[in-house]
Amino acid sequence: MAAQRGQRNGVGVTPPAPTAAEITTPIPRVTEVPAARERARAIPEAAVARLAVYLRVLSGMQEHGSGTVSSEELAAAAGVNSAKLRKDLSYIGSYGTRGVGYEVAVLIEEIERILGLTRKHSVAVVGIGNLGHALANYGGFPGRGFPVTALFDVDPDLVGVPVGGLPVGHIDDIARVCAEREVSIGVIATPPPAAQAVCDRLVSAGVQCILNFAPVVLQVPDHVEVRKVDLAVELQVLSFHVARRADNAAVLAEANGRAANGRAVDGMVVS
Amino acid sequence: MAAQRGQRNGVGVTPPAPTAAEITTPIPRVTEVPAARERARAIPEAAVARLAVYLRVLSGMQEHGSGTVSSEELAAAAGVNSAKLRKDLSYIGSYGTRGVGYEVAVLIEEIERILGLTRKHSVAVVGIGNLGHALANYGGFPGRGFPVTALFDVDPDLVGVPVGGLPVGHIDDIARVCAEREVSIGVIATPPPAAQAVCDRLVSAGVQCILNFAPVVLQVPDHVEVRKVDLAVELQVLSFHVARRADNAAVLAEANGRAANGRAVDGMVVS
DNA sequence: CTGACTTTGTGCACACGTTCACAAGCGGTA
DNA sequence: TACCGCTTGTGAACGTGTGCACAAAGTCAG
Repeated sequence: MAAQRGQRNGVGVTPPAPTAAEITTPIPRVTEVPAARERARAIPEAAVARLAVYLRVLSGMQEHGSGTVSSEELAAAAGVNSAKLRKDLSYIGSYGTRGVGYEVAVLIEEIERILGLTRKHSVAVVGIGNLGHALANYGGFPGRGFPVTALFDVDPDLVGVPVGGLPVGHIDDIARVCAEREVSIGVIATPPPAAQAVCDRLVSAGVQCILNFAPVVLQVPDHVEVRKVDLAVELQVLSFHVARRADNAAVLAEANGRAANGRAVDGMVVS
Repeated sequence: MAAQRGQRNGVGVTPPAPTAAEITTPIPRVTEVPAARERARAIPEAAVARLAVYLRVLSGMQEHGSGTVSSEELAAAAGVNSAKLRKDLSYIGSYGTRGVGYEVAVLIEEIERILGLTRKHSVAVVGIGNLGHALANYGGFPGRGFPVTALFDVDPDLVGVPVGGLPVGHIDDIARVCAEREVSIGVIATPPPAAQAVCDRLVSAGVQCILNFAPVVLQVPDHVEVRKVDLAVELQVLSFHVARRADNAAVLAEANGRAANGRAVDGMVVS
């Protein structure tokens, strides 16, 4: 991350003495050449996702007029514990003031920089069914720096029809249109059977990041990043918790009913 | 998990000699009462999500006519490595045959049982905007045992209008309707400001599992399970990867250009 | 029945992520 | 200036999840 910082914030932001932190982190990996890559990768995926959450909470605070926050406050608002929050923030640098807290504006700027939100990322949505419609009309995307600049479908009846103010293009034009409009993120909202083919087209059109809503495991080359949102899986995980809860209730009830004294359940299982 | 199995598969399926596996797992936890709970919880969240994926792949294989799969095949189709797959399956029991593989039908049955899919889970969707419409019309839910049985919105113009064959109810009726229709999963697709209030209503209506699409951190009591799907976060994580890639390319290019011999980049950073 | 071959199930080591606890550092106050 | 209280930043312990590698256990051929 030191390398990143060195690359881009040449002016402004008062670079705050990058001293001890740098030395301690990736040195143990001795005699390894791609140390520069290590550094950029040094921020855990889970932390990245949380940074996005912090960013939204901070935006809300800024609109509300807060100038500074403590890790405790911010953590509460984001639904995590404060130690984790501080560690997450430490991955991107030391922008807090001890005894005071963090300046909201500074944090927002830094998180946006790390997440690459200083530049806009054009989004293409492929598959204009129910979900595709919803995505095309969703205000949260352009509002956060992700303008939807292209829509595609196979259905000839849909091609040319404007959805969310943007005419639907035909799937065969993916390569050309994506190149023209510099699409950097492709969203797949097609039926499952079409997903892999669409994915291949996006990849060969140069799109390197894909958000996949189709319940399919996509095969992509190494340099392409895929994130999957699977509604059925989410529901099934919830279903598991319902079942677990029911089972626990049953087991506990049985245990209580059977013998009120000590570890009866344990004994039962072992025998 | 032994307790679970004991509870419900009394008939059929030829219970395959639960011997050594049982003994090795939770014994180290000495003299602890809630061992029964431990067992049900013993299956990691990450594994549960993957089980849902395996289930879908298996369903596809069954339709395709496959009778058995090896861990290698199934793992490839699900996009994980075979060791992880076997470990995941071992959490639910030993249903494979060494030297042969797993019987597709058996695995499907067992995974469905563990995920609690033997019983239907009614779903209520709150917030019939773009996304709510899409969810109400989404065929993947009822097809997988999650019938959408109630829709709600605040907008009086929407109340009574049928969406996806189901009339929209008013938010004030959540408690009554959810109880009537035995809703076990609530889906929140409202604008952010309304989400917490809707959540509170669902909880007080007895709903214990919530799938939240609103970009808000919900506050719920301990016994309620929340899963969050946040499209903005997904995009921002992708954006981070775009930025990281760009940075790496820049750093590596610089490193190569500056000095072809050894760790020039490291030196630069430390000094 | 034996032996060769295949694939599962899992002990073990490792890596990653989370949490704790505390020194370091800053602002305010006397 | 010296002290005090507060909050950050982070080493270190811990727990969880992942991947390897192999023994156990089955099938099949001869």
